[in-house]
Amino acid sequence: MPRVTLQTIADRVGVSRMTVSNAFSRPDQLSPTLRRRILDAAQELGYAGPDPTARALAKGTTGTIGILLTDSLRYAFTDLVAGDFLAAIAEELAPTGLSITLLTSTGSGDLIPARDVAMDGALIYSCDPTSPAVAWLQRRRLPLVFVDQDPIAGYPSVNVADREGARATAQHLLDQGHERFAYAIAGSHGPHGLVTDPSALLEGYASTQRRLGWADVLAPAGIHPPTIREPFERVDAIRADARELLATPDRPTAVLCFSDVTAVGVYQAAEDLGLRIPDDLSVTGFDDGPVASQLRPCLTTVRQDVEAKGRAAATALRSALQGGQTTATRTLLPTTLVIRESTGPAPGPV
Amino acid sequence: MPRVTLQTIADRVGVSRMTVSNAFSRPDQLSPTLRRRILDAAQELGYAGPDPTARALAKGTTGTIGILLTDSLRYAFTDLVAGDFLAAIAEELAPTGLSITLLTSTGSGDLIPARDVAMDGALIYSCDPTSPAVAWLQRRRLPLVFVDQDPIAGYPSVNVADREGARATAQHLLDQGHERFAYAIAGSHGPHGLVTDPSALLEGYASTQRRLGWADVLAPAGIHPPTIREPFERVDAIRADARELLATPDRPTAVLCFSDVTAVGVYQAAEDLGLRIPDDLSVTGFDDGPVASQLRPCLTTVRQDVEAKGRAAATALRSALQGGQTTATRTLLPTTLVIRESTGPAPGPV
DNA sequence: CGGATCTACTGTACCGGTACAGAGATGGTG
DNA sequence: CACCATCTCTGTACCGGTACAGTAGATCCG
Repeated sequence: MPRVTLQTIADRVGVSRMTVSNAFSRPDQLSPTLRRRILDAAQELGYAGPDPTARALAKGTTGTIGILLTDSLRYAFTDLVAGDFLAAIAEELAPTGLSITLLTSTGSGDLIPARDVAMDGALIYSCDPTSPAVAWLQRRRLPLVFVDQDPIAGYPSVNVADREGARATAQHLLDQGHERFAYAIAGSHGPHGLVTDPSALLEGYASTQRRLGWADVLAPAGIHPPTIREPFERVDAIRADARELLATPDRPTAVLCFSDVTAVGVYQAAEDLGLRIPDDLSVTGFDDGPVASQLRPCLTTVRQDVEAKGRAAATALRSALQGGQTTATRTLLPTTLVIRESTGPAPGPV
Repeated sequence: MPRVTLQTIADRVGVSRMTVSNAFSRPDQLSPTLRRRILDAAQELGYAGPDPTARALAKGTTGTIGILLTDSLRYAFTDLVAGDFLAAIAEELAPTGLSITLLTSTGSGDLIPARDVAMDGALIYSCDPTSPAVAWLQRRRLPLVFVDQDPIAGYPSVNVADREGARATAQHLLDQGHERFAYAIAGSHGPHGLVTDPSALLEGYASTQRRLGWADVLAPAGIHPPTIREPFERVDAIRADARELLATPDRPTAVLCFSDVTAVGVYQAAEDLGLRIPDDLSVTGFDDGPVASQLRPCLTTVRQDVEAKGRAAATALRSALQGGQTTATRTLLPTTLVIRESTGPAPGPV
């Protein structure tokens, strides 16, 4: 059975193909009665409407935008902070009817999503800016918005004040008299475990900014904390590293964590060692996601408004799609320190 | 500046358009040296490779599959069980290079994703089978796989043994001497709060199956528990409902919950009322997601292998895409009761 | 040395729509 | 009644690729 196309219907009804097209796409271009007849014939023939691909080619728009995510999509679906961000985008985009296609940086095989998937534009979320996927998207001259990345000239970007937020946590702990610190960072590429040479770290934007923020405050005080570092999802690895670090005699009294989830690993290590938070150990997180208030004691952390970030990103992309030749705007969302129960004065000498 | 197409490059190099196409898509069809010249010219002209839309039209495949989700995408990104399922799909699909487009059932405006987005096939996950979106996908004669839904003739499906799992929980509690039960269900459509007439419930597949499973065991014992019911994300509403229900003198001693997350609300209500789990109250969940083992006491629940479900769904769709006209297979994954600490013997009369 | 096979490239006909200019018919107007 | 505007509908030329059947020349082979 040959496929049903506009022509099939046109022949059946005895009109031109163009008129059938109009019946579906521009109802005001033909009389209601004829349109009715055409639609009925289409119904009868089992026509599902103009083929999206053909339409996309002819019109030049697909009705789809891409979201380029770091490595695995697992992160997008599993991390609650990323999830909230993506959910906000989806909700902001819903009224426009645009759909979302998830793109991975790593094109396995000869299919490279960033190069081979049809889309009208893309959001690039916390990716390695030198990745081939990003290059492909740029090459295609698609409207792009960069989120949680170093802004790139000519493209709109959305960021949060990571560095400022990180400074606030460090300052808060310094004010409480802490002198022995540690950093706990999540990051996929580069060395893992206890890292002594910070220059060896190959980090994403957020990691870098937050670490810089901590250092802004601590370095002037002559403090250069050791760093533990594991992949995002490896809370257990953070736990093990932290346990090792906290078992030393001159252990840190304050651990600055890259995220709330990272802090979970440190909490566990503290529990393993019988250290009380915040009496023996102060811990800070970042993001103020759901876990921050679920942890006991509640986590002192830096709040960023992920929903707002998502909405801003979606809005920026939408206006870029409309050819809004307004100069690429750079959005910077504020962060605020949320002091809860996981931080306190440095423990006095025993 | 006119757009760079195959023709642009063909003119530049002095070959036919077809040869340029071959240079990109069928390298074995031309001499390496000419191919090199063509690729160089393309590079120089800033050509990003064959236009995905045009290619899709000509080849008849898009390299994208859709996933149709209930209402909001928020659920997909926020619920950990759904997230694990989707992540497994993504990982199973990654080697094939297929990308994932997220589709909402509710087409707002005149753009209906299920009708207007180009794709090679779709996964339908826990949707209302009568929704227009499902009808559109069928109309388009796309390869489809139904997951967590009533199987539809002619289409492959993947399900878990919801009903059997639910039976196991009810039986487990019955064996422990419980006589006063309650159900706690999550569901978006239909009545909320305390529901007395179970026939009034407009439920999804999973809700229905699980409730039927409970009833399979309890009804023969003459037990017809009251039901509380709130939307998926409204843990707070479950908490409020449960508190009300558990405050009555002849309160239930066992609450059967639709999911682990629903159980969280019941845990909170118990804490609010000073009821101890499992001494005063037994609670069961469903899914055995991350929260089940995070809750204190650890939750007795029904384990389903969401990862396996995701892999099975992806595999089924992939084989459907390859025109595998093998009769539509119906996959049923097992569930197992995981007894932890949230269930115990019925409290004796005080 | 004639014919078969291969390699490297080309020409044409699609894929299934939409844009846009125009052609009749219709109707209102001065 | 001539004239112009409006309403419907049509024809053609794309959109940017790919499939497939050639063709011309080089190579092989007995």
